Amino acid sequence: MKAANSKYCQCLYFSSNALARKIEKLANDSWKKVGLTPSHAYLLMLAIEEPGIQPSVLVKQLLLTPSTITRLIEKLEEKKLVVRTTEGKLTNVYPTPKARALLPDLKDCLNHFYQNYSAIIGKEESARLVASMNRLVDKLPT
Amino acid sequence: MKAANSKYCQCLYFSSNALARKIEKLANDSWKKVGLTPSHAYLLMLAIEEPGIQPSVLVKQLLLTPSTITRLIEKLEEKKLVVRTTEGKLTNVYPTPKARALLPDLKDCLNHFYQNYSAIIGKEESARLVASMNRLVDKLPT
DNA sequence: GCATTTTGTTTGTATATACAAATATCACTT
DNA sequence: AAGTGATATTTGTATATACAAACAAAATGC
Repeated sequence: MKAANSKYCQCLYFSSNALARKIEKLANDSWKKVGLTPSHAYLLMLAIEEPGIQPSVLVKQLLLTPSTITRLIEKLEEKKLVVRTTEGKLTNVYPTPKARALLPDLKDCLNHFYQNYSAIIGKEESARLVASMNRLVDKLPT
Repeated sequence: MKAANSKYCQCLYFSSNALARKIEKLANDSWKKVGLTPSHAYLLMLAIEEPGIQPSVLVKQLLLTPSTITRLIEKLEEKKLVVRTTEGKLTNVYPTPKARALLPDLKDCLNHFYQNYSAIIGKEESARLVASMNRLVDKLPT
């Protein structure tokens, strides 16, 4: 059924969740090549760009909760893509050489994903939509 | 951090998920009064409006997978808000009197949620955003 | 300098959702 | 009428995320 025909299509909860689920599926496909979920991949790319990045910074960048960030890092550690060091109450996350070697593939996935959804909905419309969604995210309480 | 400052703020995956998570939180608050999550509440309202509604119809209305619909119904059954009857391969979902008695409260929650986010982002902007999100949902593959 | 509060991170637990497979029923074709 | 494919639903399992609490370390106030 088209969202426009759903009983609750005018509800922001319904629309935003339906959209996020569909986009997530699309993104999962794009990142399947590197065997990561989009969230793991984004976190990893941040760690590669800024080695030693701290969970608290990742929380702010990815707009996820601290516990979720910890869980994401754990999984990347299992996959030998990052290592964690602790000094005092702070933790630093460093990419491994394996992760650095993966960077081109990660960028390919990002690009593939972008090309994919751009082809479906158009670059202008998606850019506009992303902009209004971000504006809304910023207005909503944390 | 503002979404606009995040490294991946221009990515549809990031924006749509961040938005959905924040909206979900807002919605959870609104529906806390009836002790249901928004998904359960929407399903229940559909069952009240159309007694005997089948899971396959709920799948199309809510844009969720069949297994998720089954799980949502199970929980509503535990809470004695719906009953399921099976004839052949079809299942019918009926609201209980308890659910019918709850309907005004459900509508209050829906309204509370709407007022809540409208106050934050404005009725026009939210309406526009919902419209473009729905358009996108319809364009994306199932 | 000690007590209290704040901050950063992790852990235990819960939940919503999905995928894949199982199951059961129905429809259709010959 | 029997077999085959399609459809509806459920079940087993996995996963991403969150909340609340625990914990450790740092900062602050007196």
